Amino acid sequence: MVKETQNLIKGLPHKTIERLSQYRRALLICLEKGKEYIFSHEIAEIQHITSVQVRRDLMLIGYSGTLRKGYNIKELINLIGNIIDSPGGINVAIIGMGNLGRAVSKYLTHKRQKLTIVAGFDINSKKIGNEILGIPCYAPDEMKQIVEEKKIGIAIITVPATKIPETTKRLINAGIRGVLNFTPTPVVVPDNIFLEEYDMITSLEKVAFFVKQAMIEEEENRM
Amino acid sequence: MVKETQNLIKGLPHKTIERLSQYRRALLICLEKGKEYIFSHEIAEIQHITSVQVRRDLMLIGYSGTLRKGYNIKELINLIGNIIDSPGGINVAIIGMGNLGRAVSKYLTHKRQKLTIVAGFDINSKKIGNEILGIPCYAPDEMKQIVEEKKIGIAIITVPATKIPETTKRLINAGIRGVLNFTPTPVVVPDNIFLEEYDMITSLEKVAFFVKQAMIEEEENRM
DNA sequence: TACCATCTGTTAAAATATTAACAGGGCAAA
DNA sequence: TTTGCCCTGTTAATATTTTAACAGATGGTA
Ligand SMILES: NC(=O)c1ccc[n+]([C@@H]2O[C@H](COP(=O)([O-])OP(=O)(O)OC[C@H]3O[C@@H](n4cnc5c(N)ncnc54)[C@H](O)[C@@H]3O)[C@@H](O)[C@H]2O)c1
Ligand SMILES: NC(=O)c1ccc[n+]([C@@H]2O[C@H](COP(=O)([O-])OP(=O)(O)OC[C@H]3O[C@@H](n4cnc5c(N)ncnc54)[C@H](O)[C@@H]3O)[C@@H](O)[C@H]2O)c1
Repeated sequence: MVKETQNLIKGLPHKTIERLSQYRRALLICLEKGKEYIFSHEIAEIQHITSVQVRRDLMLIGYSGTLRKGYNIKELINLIGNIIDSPGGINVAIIGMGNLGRAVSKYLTHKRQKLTIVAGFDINSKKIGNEILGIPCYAPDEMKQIVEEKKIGIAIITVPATKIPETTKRLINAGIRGVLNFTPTPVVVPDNIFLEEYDMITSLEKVAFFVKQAMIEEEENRM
Repeated sequence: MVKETQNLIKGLPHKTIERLSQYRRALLICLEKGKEYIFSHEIAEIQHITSVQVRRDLMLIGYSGTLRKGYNIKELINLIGNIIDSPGGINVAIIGMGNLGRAVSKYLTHKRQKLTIVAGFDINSKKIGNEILGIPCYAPDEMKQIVEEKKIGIAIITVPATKIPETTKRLINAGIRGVLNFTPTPVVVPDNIFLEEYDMITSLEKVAFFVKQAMIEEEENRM
């Protein structure tokens, strides 16, 4: 990729990155259906956002559509791939092959060519040394070695919350580059490791709050 | 709750709501450890944010701490509860008791007093009529009836992506108030239903993007 | 007592993110 | 070929969110 393009990409807003990932998924589905071109307002409708936002995002990545025809789906998919994906792909490990870890493994396997789950880690001796859902499983102590050997760049954390400190320590020591934490306990990593945390209960409580508010407002309007 | 407080709460930013949920969880852990008061900078550190942000959020909900002592943990937990929780609680249903649906069920059960999973829905005839992880399981066609009977307010969607249209239709018809969608396919619901969508692949691709960027920058710095 | 360090609460400023507004181009129908 | 419509691309305006700055209060300390 040319230097200029790389400069464009560098300052991309986090929100735009998230939306690009979502655009791509929507586009892949459209492509499968045999669609060749798509309008910004069509993408917008799928994603519940405005067409302006779509056009703005695409402007930011320097992609131009064809007037009156819209955007070439295949081209756009490739461009988003150039931005998000690493050319050689990135290998991923799941830390904690419990209920969530297994569900995630199953879900992610073969979903994205450029992201491959190549290892799981667990303390359960029945799991260590065996494959779970086709993924070889290792002991946490082997982490540094396996991460290096298999060139693992990203870890998804699904261990019990109490195991976060030791798990974090091992991941840092192993030289991991990015972490996605599904545990409700925030993890602490140095700046050079990219960290994304997601907590289901926060989402659920957010929904609960707005449902409550809607009910209160209805109540008020009735009076 | 007095009208005045309700007005304060009404315009609370989405981001503040999310953080309040997270503060509460952190506070509950502190309380368990026997801590009575906490400083804004302590909360901030746990959540990887700044203490200003914490104080600002607490200002928005009208809570005042004690100078030099910080915030009373028990009081704050209760206040956040008043804001987020509905007095009578809200019942929740899981739509699609597969890998993710079961993992979520297990995770959420007994995590929050005010949010109770009271039903699961699935098309698998082996599941219908039985309990899964203590949760009674019903056929999708029974949704309207069960939602009314059990006063279910929120649905968590974990069905295969292809089943989103029919599932959405049933949920709307059943009079659901809030939806948390874990499927990668965006759902379409009327405005009066609060919708939150979370997509794991987006999170993972976001991590992948920033890991890639960090590697490119390292590369550049070496030159 | 006077001073210092520390923490809260709030206002002001800055940074991000979204939306509005509109110029410009191309196709199609009249 | 002219008019109108419907797209894109971009700049300007607005809204939201975060951060900075600082006044005020309290308690410890010299
Ligand atoms: N289940 C869910 O849907 C869900 C949702 C959101 C968050 N979470 C969080 O994800 C985590 C896992 O949840 P779960 O339901 O899969 O629990 P689980 O008990 O089924 O799985 C945890 C797994 O981690 C393994 N483990 C324990 N210590 C370890 C260590 N030090 N290193 C590596 N592996 C270790 C255990 O052997 C087990 O297999 C929890 O922190 C939970 O809060 C779960
Ligand atoms: N597994 C994960 O970790 C994960 C992560 C993120 C998102 N997702 C998404 O969650 C969804 C479920 O994933 P999964 O791994 O649990 O799949 P799964 O196949 O294990 O579970 C799906 C369940 O839904 C049931 N079902 C099918 N049609 C239904 C209908 N019309 N009404 C009610 N139930 C119905 C099926 O019988 C099955 O039990 C998928 O859309 C997937 O994309 C999964």
